[in-house]
Amino acid sequence: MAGLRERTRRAVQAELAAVALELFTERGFDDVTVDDIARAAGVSKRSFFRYFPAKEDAVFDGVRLMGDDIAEQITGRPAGEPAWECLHAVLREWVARIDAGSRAALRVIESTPALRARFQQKREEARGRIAEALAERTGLDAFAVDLLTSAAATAIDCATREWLRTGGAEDERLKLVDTAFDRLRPTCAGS
Amino acid sequence: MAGLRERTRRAVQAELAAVALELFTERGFDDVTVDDIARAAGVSKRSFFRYFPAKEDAVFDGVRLMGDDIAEQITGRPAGEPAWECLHAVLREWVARIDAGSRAALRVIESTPALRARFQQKREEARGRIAEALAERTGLDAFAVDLLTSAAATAIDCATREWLRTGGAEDERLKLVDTAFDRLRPTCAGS
DNA sequence: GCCATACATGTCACTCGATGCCATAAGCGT
DNA sequence: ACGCTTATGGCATCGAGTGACATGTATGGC
Repeated sequence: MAGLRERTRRAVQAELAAVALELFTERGFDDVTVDDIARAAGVSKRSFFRYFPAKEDAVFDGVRLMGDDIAEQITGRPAGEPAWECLHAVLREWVARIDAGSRAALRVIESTPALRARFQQKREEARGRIAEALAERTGLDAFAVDLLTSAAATAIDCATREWLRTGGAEDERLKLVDTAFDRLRPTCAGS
Repeated sequence: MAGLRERTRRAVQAELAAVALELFTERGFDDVTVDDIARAAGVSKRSFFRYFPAKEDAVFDGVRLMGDDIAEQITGRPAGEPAWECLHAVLREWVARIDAGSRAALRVIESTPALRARFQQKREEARGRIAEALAERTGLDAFAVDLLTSAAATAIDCATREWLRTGGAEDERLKLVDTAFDRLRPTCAGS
């Protein structure tokens, strides 16, 4: 079972992330020091760094770990499904499930260049894992799954940006994702 | 004409960037302090930051400013050319012209996560400017040029990764770029 | 050539993120 | 209750980055 140790650790970590997110939302990422967060949560600055390797990671704690989650769903899709439809279906559902907690974190990330950069980087790692899962499922070569997963990521990005440009109505979002996936479908192999 | 002031400034900046690149290549980005660079170039740490806003920027100085350069070439393409072919032609040529100086800088960037993240970010800004130029030239809407330029960036990325995976022979590179552009061509609008 | 001005540089001091070390307190299994 | 692991706080330190101040040096007007 989950020992007390592990549970309290999780609780403190979540508390720190929550406090941090609140302060970041209020004053902006750069205008909040680690000391501020630690004091507000009732621990020392030193302890903060025992829960998060860096200040930035307190923000990413609130965002779903996309990689393994999605890779797992990929492997669970119906056998005959073409790769592009598979990615479309899984990612479409993933977009549909962005909870309110993640929303606040994403807003902070969006408004801080340094965080945006790191976020992209983490997403790129996730894409790598997804590409692996897709390769295993479909038997396509590395180049093909790279093209497919990269195109899928691009589709989500473009859809999101267009969504923001056009106001951001909730029911428009999935339609834009569908449109982007439709227009960006890679040709030839495994389509 | 270019005053003496401006010229010496440029010279010192280039010298700092060169010294920095050398040290980074030798010992890795993280194992070189700004003090090291400054001393090696014969200036104070404070002066280093008068030439570069951050340590990272000493690396990016060696890489061509892609944005405006490419955007300019976009606007100079033959009038009737479809958007995708236009991007393909301009970026193909850009890939072909990566000089040896940039090569060293790119290697340092590639081997340092923090630099990779910032590099992606700068490239995203460049993509924005290119998208603007493309919109002006073709009259396409923001969503369409976003899809096109993002897909083009994806094509370059995938081609580069495949190129690295398969050994990195110089004459293979452009062929992979062509293949990636071929497979990732967005459908419908302005193709 | 002389002088006032703008600009470049160096030094010092400081903030903040991040890490190592050590002493201490709290939990854990036996 | 006894050792053992683990969490914590405090302290010192490093490195990136910034602000303030003083000094030197090129520039432009006379």
